[in-house]
Amino acid sequence: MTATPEEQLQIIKSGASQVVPEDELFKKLKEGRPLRIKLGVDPTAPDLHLGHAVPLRKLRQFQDLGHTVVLIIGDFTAQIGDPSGRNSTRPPLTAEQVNEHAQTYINQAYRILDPEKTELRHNSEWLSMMNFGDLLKVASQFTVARILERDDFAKRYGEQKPISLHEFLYPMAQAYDSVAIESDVELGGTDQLFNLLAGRELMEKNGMAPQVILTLPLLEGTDGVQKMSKSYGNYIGLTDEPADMFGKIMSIPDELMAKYYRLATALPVSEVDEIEKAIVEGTEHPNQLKRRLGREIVSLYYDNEAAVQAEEAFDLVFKQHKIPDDIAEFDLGLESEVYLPKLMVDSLLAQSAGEGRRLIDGGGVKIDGEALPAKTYNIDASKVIGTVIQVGKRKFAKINS
RNA sequence: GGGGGUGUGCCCGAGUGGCUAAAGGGGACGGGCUGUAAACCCGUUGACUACGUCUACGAUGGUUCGAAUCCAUCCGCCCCCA
Repeated sequence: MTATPEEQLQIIKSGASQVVPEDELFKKLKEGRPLRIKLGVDPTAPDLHLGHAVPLRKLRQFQDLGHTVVLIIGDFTAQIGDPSGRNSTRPPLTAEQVNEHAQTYINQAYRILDPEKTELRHNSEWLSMMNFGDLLKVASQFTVARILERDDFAKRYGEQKPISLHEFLYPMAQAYDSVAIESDVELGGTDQLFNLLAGRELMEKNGMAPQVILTLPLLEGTDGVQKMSKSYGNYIGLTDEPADMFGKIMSIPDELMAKYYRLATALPVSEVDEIEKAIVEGTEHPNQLKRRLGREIVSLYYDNEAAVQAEEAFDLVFKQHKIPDDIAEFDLGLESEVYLPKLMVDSLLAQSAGEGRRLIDGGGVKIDGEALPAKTYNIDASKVIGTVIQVGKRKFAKINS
């Protein structure tokens, strides 16, 4: 692909939060050589979601423009536990966990990246070779005041929350990665700005051309408030079933649609611009746009057919209020009378019998589509065998004898 | 090393001997409305087949008829001084 530096810059900037400094990036693009684009990832979570996919998509754009991606698995730094964007210390991982996670990460990342154009590195390659003297030498190039400027450190410090010394050193480790691989550009979430800048500074201090920094917005999860994260339970996993994926996308707040289009789909920048315009001007029904968004994303990780089926399944359950085809089944056994709350726990519809009772009393439990009156806890086995118990709008279990 | 604080349910946060499974808020869940969006209204929110029993207020031990509340020791965290 031969795009002009101007065209490249436009694509690269799409969806980016900041490019620091932009003219430097433009200069690098004009050199006409493949740039080295760095992304460092901590293999902490074994399952990737759309939030993780944001920088990966951007990397993919770089690849399509002919640049080289250097993906750094932070196998060494994962054992520090970076607190970025969190208000508490992250538990460090063992070496085995790290390796396991890294492999899963790579497999999933390659669903987005082109492996041919990806240079895969582990930061233990250089970080584990450093001795204490080396460490001090690098550390001497930063000041405490400078590190303390980092937003979350400043916040934690202000709130009298603990900051461990090793966390303090984290930005330095990440910065050193940039020196080691001689990156031209480093990507990261906006919460990474500080660490990315540290890399810039360290490169400069070591007589290298400093990397350009490109930050990407954090993608909020399905709740529309918190950034997407497994621990907040608001994530859309790359390996989620098509129907699930579609359903979760439908549940995001409208305000997030444009952002999702830009950051989570592979649509050309010009098309995203048009969609964004349609959203702002209200020329299309939000529901239609959200459906399309769902289809786009599902077909990205599966295929078109899966996307269409996912949408159909969605309509079946939520528009026509029918019961979906493939639902979990549960074998009742040889009971004659059934204590429903317990059955709900066993079939994973409720977390405790108490919750089951509450759900029944609150009118949230249906058998074959019919809501149960409050206090119906004990019920004849014949009345549930072969039926589908539904809790709320989206939890189902088929009961077999 | 010295001094002073603080630790409550998913989170924040009241509560300083019985009326406390623990106010209030947030979040979450369920119902209504709807486009499984938002906003809004209602309800629920420790476990247990349950007008009762058990577990729970950093940990352990103690005082008391009775403790989240009092005492002792320990642990975590924070601040000030050195």
